[in-house]
Amino acid sequence: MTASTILIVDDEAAIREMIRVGLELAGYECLEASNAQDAHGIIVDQRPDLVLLDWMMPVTSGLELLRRLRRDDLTRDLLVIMLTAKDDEDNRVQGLDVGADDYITKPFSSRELMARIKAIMRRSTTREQEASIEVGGLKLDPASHRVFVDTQPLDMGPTEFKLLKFFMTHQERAYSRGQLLDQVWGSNVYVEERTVDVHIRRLRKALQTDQRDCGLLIQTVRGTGYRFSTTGVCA
Amino acid sequence: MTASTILIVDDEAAIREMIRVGLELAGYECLEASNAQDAHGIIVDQRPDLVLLDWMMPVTSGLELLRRLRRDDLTRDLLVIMLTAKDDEDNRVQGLDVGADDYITKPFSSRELMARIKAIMRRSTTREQEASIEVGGLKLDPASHRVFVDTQPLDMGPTEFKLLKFFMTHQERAYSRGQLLDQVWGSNVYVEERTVDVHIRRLRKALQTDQRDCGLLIQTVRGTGYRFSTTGVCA
DNA sequence: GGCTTCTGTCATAAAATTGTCACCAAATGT
DNA sequence: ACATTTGGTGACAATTTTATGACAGAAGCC
Repeated sequence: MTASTILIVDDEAAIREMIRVGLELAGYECLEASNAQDAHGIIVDQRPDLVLLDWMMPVTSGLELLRRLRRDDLTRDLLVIMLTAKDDEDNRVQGLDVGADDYITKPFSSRELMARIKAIMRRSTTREQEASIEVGGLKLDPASHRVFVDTQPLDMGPTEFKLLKFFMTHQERAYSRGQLLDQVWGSNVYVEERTVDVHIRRLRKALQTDQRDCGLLIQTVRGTGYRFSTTGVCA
Repeated sequence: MTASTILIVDDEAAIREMIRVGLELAGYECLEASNAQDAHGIIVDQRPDLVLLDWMMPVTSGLELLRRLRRDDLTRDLLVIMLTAKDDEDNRVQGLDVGADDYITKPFSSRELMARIKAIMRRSTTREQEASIEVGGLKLDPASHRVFVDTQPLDMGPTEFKLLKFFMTHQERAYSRGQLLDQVWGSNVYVEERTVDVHIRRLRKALQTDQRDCGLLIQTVRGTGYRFSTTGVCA
């Protein structure tokens, strides 16, 4: 479980607990703003993935901060987990009403915390759904994670799928092997550039059917890299 | 307030109270069954709109009866209000967990009882019946809680049923193990993601008959998760 | 309380994917 | 034409991912 930034609002103990548990925090902050407006400002600056919001804040009301977060476009999509000191049903309901994604009752077990965070972050990835891309006789559907050539499903490995998806969303443009590694493999892996060649080959092969050869859509740009283009429609 | 039938379980005083209050009972019954099974049978016969379930029953446990009611398709949708003698938090939580619609602490005022009943019955109008889903030779009927392959009933565990139901209502789309855990198990449980694999296996096996193998409808999406798709019709 | 079924987790087997190489083919340059 | 560079291909061993059988504890059932 990794979260690029987690912002802890007014709860040092929670921070310690999370670190102990092994949650990988790229950064965190313990808010000590004197009012909801300041707190909101800090959150906007930090751009965390997740906010643990203590209901019982010393100065300002957690409820007001939550409302403010939900009102602002910049912070509207933030995942907010509310911490309630006791099993206070009223606060809980009120909080969920205003738009908290979840709540945890203190004291909470680290297992529970982790489970909730995981669940919340999983859920967030489900929110958006990508449209399927279609070009020539080729159709790529991100939802079902499949590729068709004229309604016939194709078979390919995960890397080939990602590669094709990248190409289809970046048509008519040449990419070097290095760029492809960055975009498809990720910028922090080290693999030989020639590896790209092999996967291009595999993708091309996967794009062949008895009727058509859509592998032709992937053109090699000698001395540079590869390009996905429709100017050579799959034969 | 009218209820065609109200069934009182093991609480004469409550009946008297309700009648005194003016609740229009089209009929009522005071259960004196010696065990949960008999009680369940009587309830099935009576088809009441509402069950007032006393937690402290002399012979059988109210909890078990409640569970039984929720498990049986015939009684699953019944409105159940739990009566707890004292403000017993544990029982209350346990009861709501198993699926009571509400609870009332004894002694209760007639006003409160009426209010709860009203609220509950309002809520109930929202409940709708689910239609059975059919795809390929597979038919899933939520009402009877059963699955057929060409009229032949299949046998599977509760989790497998829920999993299949989710898949059949979300076809042609890949889901990660985490998403499945959220959707089928619930977002607040923490189990290993590998557990999904095992249940997928069990479901696939359950979907096999001598004639067909509908387990093929569940496809694995390597590196991602699973997908329910008809493009590979059960052989 | 005894008995059966269901569940989650492991350990292990099986299968698919991946990154590299070595080697061949095509293109480029002189 | 020859030498050199760049891309295409098949093979392969390591690694990762999934499938499967076994099992103990939990939950349900009579």
